[in-house]
Amino acid sequence: MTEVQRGRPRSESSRRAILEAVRELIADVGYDAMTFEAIAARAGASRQTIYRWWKSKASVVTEAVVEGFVQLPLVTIPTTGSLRHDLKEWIAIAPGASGSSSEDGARAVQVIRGLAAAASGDSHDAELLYEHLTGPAHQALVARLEMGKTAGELPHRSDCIAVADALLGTLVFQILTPTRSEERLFGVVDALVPANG
Amino acid sequence: MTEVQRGRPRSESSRRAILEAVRELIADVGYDAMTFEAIAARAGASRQTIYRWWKSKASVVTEAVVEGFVQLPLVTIPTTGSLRHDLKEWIAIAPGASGSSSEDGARAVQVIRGLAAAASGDSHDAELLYEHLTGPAHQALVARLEMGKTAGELPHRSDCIAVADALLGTLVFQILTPTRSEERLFGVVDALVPANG
DNA sequence: AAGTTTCGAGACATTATGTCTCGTAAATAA
DNA sequence: TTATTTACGAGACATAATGTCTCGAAACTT
Repeated sequence: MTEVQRGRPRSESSRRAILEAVRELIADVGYDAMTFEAIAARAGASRQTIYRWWKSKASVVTEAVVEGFVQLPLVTIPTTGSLRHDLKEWIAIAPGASGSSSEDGARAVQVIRGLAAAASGDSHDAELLYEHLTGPAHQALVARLEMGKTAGELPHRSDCIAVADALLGTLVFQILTPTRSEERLFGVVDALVPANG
Repeated sequence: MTEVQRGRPRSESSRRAILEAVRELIADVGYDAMTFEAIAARAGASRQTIYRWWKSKASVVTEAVVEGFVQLPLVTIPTTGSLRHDLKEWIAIAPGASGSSSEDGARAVQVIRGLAAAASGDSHDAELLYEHLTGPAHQALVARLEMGKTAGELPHRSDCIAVADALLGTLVFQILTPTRSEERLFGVVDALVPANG
């Protein structure tokens, strides 16, 4: 199956340096301004080396995400209070929220928008991107919702996956949108999680 | 206030031709491939004429949207059956749904992704874009939800705006995402609209 | 030692951007 | 009418990024 490699092997340090450069640049200058030249320059690599292993900017970004160089701070959901309260805490912590540091928040928002831009091109990359980025957050949400269901805060017939879809979808949409409003997101939580239980 | 114009007035036909070209190109080739040169060529105008009146590609696209040259087919919501049923019909008709023509659907999806890309740049353009694109759809949703509330299909304490936020946000997120699944969107409807009423 | 493949560096043609000039067209002002 | 002012299409121009190519050196296999 796997042919024995002949000749000089691929440089792992160069590969790592390129993915590191992507991680830094997508936060510093954004996706559009992150050119192949800029990546190569920051990584101390040659442009040709990038072209040799990746076919597009989106594919480099995708690998940086899949390899864990780029991550989103969405996976941590509190379990300290009621389901409603914890979900609202989660929203307040989310990138772009007025509560979080405007510095980090703005960078995270730029990353998310950049990843959305990368995903809008190739559909294969898009699948991997969303799987590795929103996947963990989605799983964490489902887990927290199941906890709430066990505690009787959610009807036992509720579809936790659907509720997680709605929460995550609305949140990301509002991050991509300039109309980000915590209050309206709180309203979505209230609409999805009954007051009585 | 308004000074009397001296010299040759701005050509309205040229302006319209440019916005028409944007409408065609954003569906034909997408946002990225829609260059200033391509717009000028299709509009039969000079590149300089575009640069004279718009400062960026996003601003041309924004004006095309604001002036109604580019529209989304999301505003029509059936009122023929139950609230749940009608909302699912609406989702099935939405762009990118497997039910709609794959030809038109793919074009509409490309338009939406292009507009998201345009909005990711300037925040002022983004505000106008989302206001004119999702605004009407949002209003139509709220209206349909209010109808359902009157009919007792929605608790009278429900926040129709929040429910509309969740529905539209989830839908657009799934359009931007390769994981578009009607079934999961139907689950979101079920989670937001109680079975009993 | 010979052969193979990658490396960084950079040349090269192509394409899009944004600014500029040119001659012409269409309006107002004298 | 004539001069002035502004917009127009066309295209030149410098800049920047893309993607392909070549080069000599490095690293590994046989």
